[in-house]
Amino acid sequence: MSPRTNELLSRLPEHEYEAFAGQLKLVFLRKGQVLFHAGEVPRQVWFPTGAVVSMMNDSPQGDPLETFMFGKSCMVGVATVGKPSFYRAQVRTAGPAYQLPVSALQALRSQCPTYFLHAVESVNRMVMQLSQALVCSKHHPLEQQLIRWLLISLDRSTDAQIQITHLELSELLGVRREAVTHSLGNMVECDAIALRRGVIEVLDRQALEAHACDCYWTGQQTVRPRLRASA
Amino acid sequence: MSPRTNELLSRLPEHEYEAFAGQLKLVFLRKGQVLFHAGEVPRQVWFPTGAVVSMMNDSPQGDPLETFMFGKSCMVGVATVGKPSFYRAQVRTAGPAYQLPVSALQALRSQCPTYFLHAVESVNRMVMQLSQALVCSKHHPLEQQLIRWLLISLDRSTDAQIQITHLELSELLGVRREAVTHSLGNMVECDAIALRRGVIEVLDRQALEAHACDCYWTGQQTVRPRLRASA
DNA sequence: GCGGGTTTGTGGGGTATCGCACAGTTCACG
DNA sequence: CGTGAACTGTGCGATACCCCACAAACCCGC
Repeated sequence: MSPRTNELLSRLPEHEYEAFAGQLKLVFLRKGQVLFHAGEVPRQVWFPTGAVVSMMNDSPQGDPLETFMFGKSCMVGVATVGKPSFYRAQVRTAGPAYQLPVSALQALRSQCPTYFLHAVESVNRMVMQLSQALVCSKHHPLEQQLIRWLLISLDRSTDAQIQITHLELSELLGVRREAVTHSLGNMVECDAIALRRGVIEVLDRQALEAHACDCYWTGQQTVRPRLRASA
Repeated sequence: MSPRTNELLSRLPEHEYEAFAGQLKLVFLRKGQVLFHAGEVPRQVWFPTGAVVSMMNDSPQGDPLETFMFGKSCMVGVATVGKPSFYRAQVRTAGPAYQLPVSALQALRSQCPTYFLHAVESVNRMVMQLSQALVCSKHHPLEQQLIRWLLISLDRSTDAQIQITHLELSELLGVRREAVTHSLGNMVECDAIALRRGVIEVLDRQALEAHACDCYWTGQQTVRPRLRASA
């Protein structure tokens, strides 16, 4: 899988891409692998092409929560170089990614203005998504939060099969496992998804989109498809 | 109040500050004033010195929520120039701020590397605080979320008197008004705060800090004071 | 000083959620 | 193919929360 499967890299002009290409190293990320812990200063950044990496925040009392998902449209790593990370980067879906030392990224700063422009934009999208997640978790029923998670998960990934158990998912979202089971059950009834042990398969993305709250579209690069007027 | 009351401006080397100073315009922000709506492309940025500005996200169904508070350590405005804002910037606490056209800010880019370095750091702190807010709202009781809000509010402001009604506060946090009344009542019993109509006065900041969850310190520039061992 | 409207404090009844428990199912591994 | 652990589906009582209502307190303007 070419580095250009990653959208940040794919949108670079040729000469900037060349500057990156030589130094990228292909690695395969395993499920559960921790790229860096909270408090550590990351030495590398990652451009996922197939892998999905969670941004995990834990309060010291435990209770980790997934606050963001990095995927093929993102770079996993640091905005501010040399500072300890406040989150743990943990692989959610195994897959390939391209690795680059932070020092190399710094060295590219002057030659690659387009890249750093896109990087700022992607941090901006991150802020959008985080704040909308707050709105969603406060005001919207679990079902819509789940749909939002599923859709984002699809966007980040390359596959309609999502490898996750209800328990894991409930912990990521900070809700009860039984509630997740129940909500997913509803979606199965609508033939929107199919369930197997440890796997959620999305069968009908459009059906999910139709039931999603607008929170999903905030922070997306596309806008919500117009629905046909209901009268 | 000098522009340097704003911490972003105060930490600039002299020659960079000079570049800003001439173009800053002092304005007084009134409570409730909307600096820009969601969807608008902001023309100005603001450096609050006394004012506090809320980042308000609303789902189209209504239900606005405060997802961030801008104050004397922040710049209110845009990370990505020319793009419509996804949030509404609304004045929470009236006070002075310095205004700068976005175009002027852009023009300063090349001369003021330190400034833009600090700007990236402050966006980073924003991401930290947003994600920790998610954790807090999922796992911690309302009382701690309130404490967190009060402490952040103090940090952003210059005054221990916070002008807000229980109803407003409940809407910002997305919780019930009665619950806010109740929790604040508890804090009064501990002599941590005093209540007047439409005003919350913080009497004992340390007492609040002692009861705060660690979420508050994530995204702060200081760390939690060590507590004396309890045995 | 005196309305009048807003804010605050408090109660109660209905309901959704939580926490737990357990049975059925599926998959991994031997 | 068999066994066991993990995962999924379901039920139930207890709890906490939500919504509504209302009274008391307060403050602003006149």
